[in-house]
Amino acid sequence: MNIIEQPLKIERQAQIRRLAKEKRQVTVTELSSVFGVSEATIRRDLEELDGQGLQRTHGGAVWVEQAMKEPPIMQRMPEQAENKHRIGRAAAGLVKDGQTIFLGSGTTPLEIARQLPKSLHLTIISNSLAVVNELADSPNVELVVVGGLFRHSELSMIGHPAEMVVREFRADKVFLGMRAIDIRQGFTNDYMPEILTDRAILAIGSEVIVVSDHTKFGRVSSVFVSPVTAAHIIITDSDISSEIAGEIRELGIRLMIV
Amino acid sequence: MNIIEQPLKIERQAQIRRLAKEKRQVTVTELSSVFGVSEATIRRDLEELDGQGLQRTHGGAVWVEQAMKEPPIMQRMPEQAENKHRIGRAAAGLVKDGQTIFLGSGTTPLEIARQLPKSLHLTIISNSLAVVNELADSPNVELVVVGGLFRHSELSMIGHPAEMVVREFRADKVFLGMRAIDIRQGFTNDYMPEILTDRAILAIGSEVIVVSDHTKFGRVSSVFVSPVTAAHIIITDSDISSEIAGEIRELGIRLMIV
DNA sequence: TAAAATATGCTAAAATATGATTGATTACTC
DNA sequence: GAGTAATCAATCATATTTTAGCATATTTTA
Repeated sequence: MNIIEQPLKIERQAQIRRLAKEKRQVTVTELSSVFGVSEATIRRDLEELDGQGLQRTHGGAVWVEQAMKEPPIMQRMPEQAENKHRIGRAAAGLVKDGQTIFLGSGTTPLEIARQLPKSLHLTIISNSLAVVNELADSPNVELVVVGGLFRHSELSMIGHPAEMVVREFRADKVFLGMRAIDIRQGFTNDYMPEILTDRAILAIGSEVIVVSDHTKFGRVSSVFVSPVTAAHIIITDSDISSEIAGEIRELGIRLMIV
Repeated sequence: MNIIEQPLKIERQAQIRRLAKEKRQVTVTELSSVFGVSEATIRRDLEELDGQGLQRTHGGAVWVEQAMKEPPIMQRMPEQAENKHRIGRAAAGLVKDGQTIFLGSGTTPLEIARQLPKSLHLTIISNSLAVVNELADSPNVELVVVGGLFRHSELSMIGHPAEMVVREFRADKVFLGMRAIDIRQGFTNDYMPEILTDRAILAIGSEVIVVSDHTKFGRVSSVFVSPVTAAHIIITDSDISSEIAGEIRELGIRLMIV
């Protein structure tokens, strides 16, 4: 008979998932001591949870997005992960309770979605399937999905239906990732059908915040989206060259380096 | 005859829910001693309460509602699973290569999405997040996401942005699940904001196919969507009463029983 | 009032959850 | 790349929990 009230199996597994999601990875030893059960039990738990967001590894398990196969956007997640994480946190810190914000497609806006405090009451508009999935179970979030043609590689919705929907809304803050940023050539993209959507998005924000790690600067891609001055704030990581940083600030754009 | 005043079954179950909500988890042993009834009775109670905020587990039950672990639509998946599976397969069989089809929200349309042959080249329009996730990695599918206000409980997009997008398209076949179907009262729904979306969807299909298991027939909900004759085909399972089946066929609707 | 349905308790067999042990596998270190 | 420590899967043992069937009591229905 149990003197101490132990969590039931299901509850323990739920907590393991929560822990894993939070910490990104968990070890068998650690979980065993946290829950006061044998390592064998933890192994069996992890085995059952395998595939439900968790992936079993030697010694423990890691949290993987329960998304689908491997769209390119998901493959890109690990690149610059640490920098994106910090950029996302800084961006999330700009969001105030009650605001309406737009989160674009790409890995960095997804990182923002993950780091928004659950307690904030927000209206969030997004054309990214990954963002929508991330926020689908957030009770305090009024979620507006921008429809349109689905782009498999980016898990994003684009095209004229997307633009129609976007134009129906206004956002206090618009967070967009950009693929290539150059002072003279502006923001550029490599996929033409997307730029009209991007422009429509830029137009609905009172404040436009571009989030991109340092590797995107000084690069030019094939299709022009907008001049750099369309952004009010740019958030990037500390590996950006001081030269480029200076030029951006000279344009009157607030540059946040995290 | 009871000397001691015991709570009636219903009251006891209500108290069990309250306790579970408060304590997050309850055990069979504990409840048995609290209420002074046998463990068998508690087990039967928990079995009945399973799914009503409580989740049964070995040794007791845990409270899940507030955690919103799975949206109601996902909790509904196991109901009538076998029938839905057969209905989904029959519906998928109607789809021809090259067609444009619309898949609505609900568990049965999701089942259709799962059973569509991967080899078909299709354009699929949907306002269901579950369907979109299911098809996100299908290379042969041109996927159109209907945006709009996100409804957490159904994982669906509704509202005027959804209608705007829907009206931009035409579909060879529209597959919709219906919550309540009655010959005289027509298709009815219990959520008002959704019916305008449903009507817009009905309007874009050359052929409207309603997929619902037998439990939905002879039921009337609070908001009128459309007359039953809006459907060209209705697919249901063999547990439908022959009386209702006859009435539907008299209306000139093709009824497929699987 | 009698019959049917429902609720409850009991028991024994079956299923489940867990912990311990052991030889095999994997990762790490020098 | 060999040696070592950590981790694992598989198996068994044990305790708890569940299921299923049946008996009894209570309530509802006809």
